[in-house]
Amino acid sequence: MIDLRRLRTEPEYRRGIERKRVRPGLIDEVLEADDERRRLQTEVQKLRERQNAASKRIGKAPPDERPALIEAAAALKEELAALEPRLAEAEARVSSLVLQLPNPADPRVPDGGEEDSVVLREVGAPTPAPALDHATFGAVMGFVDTERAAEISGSRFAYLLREGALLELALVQWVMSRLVAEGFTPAIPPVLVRESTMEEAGFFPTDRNQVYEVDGGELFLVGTSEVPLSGLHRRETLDASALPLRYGGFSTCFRREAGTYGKDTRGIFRVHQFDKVEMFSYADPEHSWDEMDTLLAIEESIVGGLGLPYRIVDIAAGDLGPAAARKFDIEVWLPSEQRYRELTSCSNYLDYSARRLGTRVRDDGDTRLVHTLNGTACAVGRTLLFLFEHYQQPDGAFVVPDVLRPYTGFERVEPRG
RNA sequence: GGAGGGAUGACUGAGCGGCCGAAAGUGCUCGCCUGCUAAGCGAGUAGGGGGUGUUGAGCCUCCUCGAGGGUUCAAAUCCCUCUCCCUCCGCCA
Repeated sequence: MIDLRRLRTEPEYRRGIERKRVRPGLIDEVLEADDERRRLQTEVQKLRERQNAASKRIGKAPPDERPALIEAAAALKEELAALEPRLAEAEARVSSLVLQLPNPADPRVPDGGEEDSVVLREVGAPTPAPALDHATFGAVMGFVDTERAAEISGSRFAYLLREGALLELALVQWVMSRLVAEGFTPAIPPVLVRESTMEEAGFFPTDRNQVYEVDGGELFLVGTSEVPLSGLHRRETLDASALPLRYGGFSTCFRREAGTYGKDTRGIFRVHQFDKVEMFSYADPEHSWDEMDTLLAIEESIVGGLGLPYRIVDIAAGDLGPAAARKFDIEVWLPSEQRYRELTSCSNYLDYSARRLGTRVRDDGDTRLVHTLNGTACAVGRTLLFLFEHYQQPDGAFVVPDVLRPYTGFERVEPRG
């Protein structure tokens, strides 16, 4: 949720929202509704002030004077009762409108949409296409079975089998141990959450159609462990000395992928269910941009540690999503497609999420909203598929990346099929 | 699933419908005292919104005692719903 006060007073703040391509007029609607709300609020508060004073007087008055005072106070009560519903209405209007406003883009963020994102740097060089693309290779080697998964669950599901399953576990182990070494608290959160949790995490109402509903709408399957991790300190005031507070969450992620018919239908590039290790940081507002650099550096060291060629993209304002003030994606070279595809993503939400969650920092008696950040440490399935192409040998074998060998127990899988 | 008990400030823990945003203690901050430390003495110490002012001094006010409704001139205190926690019974990993 945005800061209404800043929206009223800072042109730069408003500009950042406009750059996200919100519906023209929405900002003015919000401001008008907010004016109305504050006007009514002042009125109601003045009435309450009089009523509070009247009630106090009754308490102190001798019994014989009370009936007259009570009658007068009752009149005030009626006046209030007439006005309060109007205030409630105005408040409801403001909050439903304000939830539609995205977090302003940071001034450094490039203007425009998807095509306008800026490549910050490239590491490693593009490679030629392998004999088999990731989907074919995974199937031939028996690492992935999407056909049988389709029979029992539908399209966009997969079995990971044999070394494919072991590679997944190895990746998780390796990445988690990296995070622990960096001071992250390892976390395996619930993947079913309440509606209110989805709202506070900022995924509802915007992304509701991407989420699976369970138990008659009581619970929802998370699309990322960011959701339960962001709720971990709701309504809490953290001590500034404890920041940054970093969590490395491992969970299965569930996504409906509505509106992606026909896109990325091969293999496990885009599936309804996958496992992911996610980094989530609570940072001091003063240092959250440094924290973002830290998260990005960790992501790079993981992708780089696997020997994958990649580039870093500074996502343009129109493509940031509602919550991020700035976002860097790491795109990895996918040889079979001869182009870079997104593997990880790292965002600074500033106080946008914390405002709704009520998570604050206390620093010398001063309390402020924390900043929250998240970054993908490892989207396991998608990482595997990049490995299938980059570690496929000319003879059709698969070689395990060095860093994973301590966790797999094997170094090479001979050709099959 | 059945039966009870509970939720109060950073923490522990009082609280008769009005004198309670809230006793007391702990912790923390400042000051005094004191070779050092500890102890002692004094003072201060919740959050959020709005207005005004300044620009991060202040002043006024509203809201908040798990959440949301209700009763009342007045609710931490009474009633209802929900959430969570604890104990017991049953059931099941």
